[in-house]
Amino acid sequence: MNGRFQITMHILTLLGMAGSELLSSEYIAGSVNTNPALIRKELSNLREFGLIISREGKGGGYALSKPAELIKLSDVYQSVKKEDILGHAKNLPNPKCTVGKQINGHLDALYKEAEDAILMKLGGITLAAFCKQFQ
Amino acid sequence: MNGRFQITMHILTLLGMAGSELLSSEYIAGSVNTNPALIRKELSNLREFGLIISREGKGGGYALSKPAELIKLSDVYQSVKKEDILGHAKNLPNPKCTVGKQINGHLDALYKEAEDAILMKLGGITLAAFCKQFQ
DNA sequence: TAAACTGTAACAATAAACATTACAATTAAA
DNA sequence: TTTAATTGTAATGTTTATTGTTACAGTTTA
Repeated sequence: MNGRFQITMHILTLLGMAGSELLSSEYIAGSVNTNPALIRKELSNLREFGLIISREGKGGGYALSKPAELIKLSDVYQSVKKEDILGHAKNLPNPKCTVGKQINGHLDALYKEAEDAILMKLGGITLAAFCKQFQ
Repeated sequence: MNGRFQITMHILTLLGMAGSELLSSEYIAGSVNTNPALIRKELSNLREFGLIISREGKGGGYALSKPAELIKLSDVYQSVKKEDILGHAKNLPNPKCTVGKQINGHLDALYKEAEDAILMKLGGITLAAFCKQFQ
């Protein structure tokens, strides 16, 4: 979650402010201050989720697939998210213990509630609103 | 965050169900299925936050410092948390770029909002309520 | 004094995250 | 039609974070 959300938001902010102009992965990497290949990896992911489009070849690059007004930050969150925020149950508690055998189920339910709260909050913010903060 | 919240909730659930009886780190480790030293590390942290008490020496162990009704899951969350959920800004964006130089500030503000949403949700659940789910 | 504990530091092992290199495929334009 | 700029992606290396382990000093009870 961590760094990927940060980089992804950075990318989308740049694209949101660039309008229909195509930005190259190298340009974006310059602003993020990292490697173009890493940026392209995130852009690939964003394309899978339908948030951006890309054009290959000379003069190619990336742009949002739709107006920034129509992109909610909850969409961004979900495009990046793989695991639950609070961390999905990794441990294998003792199944012979009353608590051990039930805890993961109850924790998963709790994580889901917490995540819903975040999605609700992020769902109320558009990429356009986020971009507007930058002068 | 990840595994620590899980283990911590497991520990507190056991303590919550044990009432005033002291539980040893070895017993808890048996339910969590891990090493007693690791459990003691988390218990140390919980003690710092005033959520549990411990007694050294033979017959010693751990118990909640107050009734489970008075412990909110947001307290647990905060005792375990070190960084922001969505991940605090690690990257060092290019300060020469309009977006690069401002993005971390705006992201931090966003993280705070998201976290507040989680705290609100977790603040409405007591450890007692969580424990009650276990038969 | 012995036994059963906690407290904590130091270290080792494992896993996850992040960065880099490389190159094939694509496109535009000279 | 060749060259240059660019995406797409795999493979790999590097670093950092997490997790687990061992060890032992300090504490308390009996």
